[in-house]
Amino acid sequence: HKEEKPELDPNNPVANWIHARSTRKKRCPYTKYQTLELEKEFLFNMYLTRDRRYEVARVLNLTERQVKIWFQNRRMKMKKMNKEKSDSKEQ
Amino acid sequence: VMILRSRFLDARRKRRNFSKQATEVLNEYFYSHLSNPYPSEEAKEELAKQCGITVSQVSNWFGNKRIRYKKNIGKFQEEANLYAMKTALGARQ
DNA sequence: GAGCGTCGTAAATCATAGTT
DNA sequence: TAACTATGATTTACGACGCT
Repeated sequence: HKEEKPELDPNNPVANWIHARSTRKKRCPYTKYQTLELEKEFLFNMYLTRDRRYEVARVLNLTERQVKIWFQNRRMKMKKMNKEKSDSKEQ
Repeated sequence: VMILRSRFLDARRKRRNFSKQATEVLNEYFYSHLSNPYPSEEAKEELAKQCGITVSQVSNWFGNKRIRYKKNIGKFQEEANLYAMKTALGARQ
């Protein structure tokens, strides 16, 4: 038996939707504790100082990069929530 | 206790499936732009209006559709043919 | 010019609606 | 009505690009 999977090529549109990095880290859901602590920190201030980032990362056993990105995503989430709130208010 | 509470507050997720007509409109766009199914912000707004849903919901729908289509093209073949035919017939008149 | 910002997205996962 | 599946929403992780 040979291959069967690929099915790519000529008329496979998916091939053109570039994106997708092979070196990307697999998504790893954070624990309840980690999320709760991150939320508390976010409540304290939406933007991290370098020192706070280091501390939060150390305490929660995450990398500084993960903490940085979590805050970026959290700010986007807040923005989206605010938008929904104002959109529903008008009409 | 905290854990149960946070789970409880997760009552945000109240979902309803989109109407048949809305799904129809979204699928028509998706399959007629199969080589680049990434609607612009303006296109999303137009689709949202036609479907009676929000722009965010349109984005979610396309995100889900792209990944699920890519993950199993075979499963969507029939649907793809259906919309391709529909588009072809529509273009004739 | 290293570094953090937003924006749009992929992919995995979650929660539940819908089906068998 | 208990599984099981489909589907809409949310959560991690980046690339692209901006600003300072």
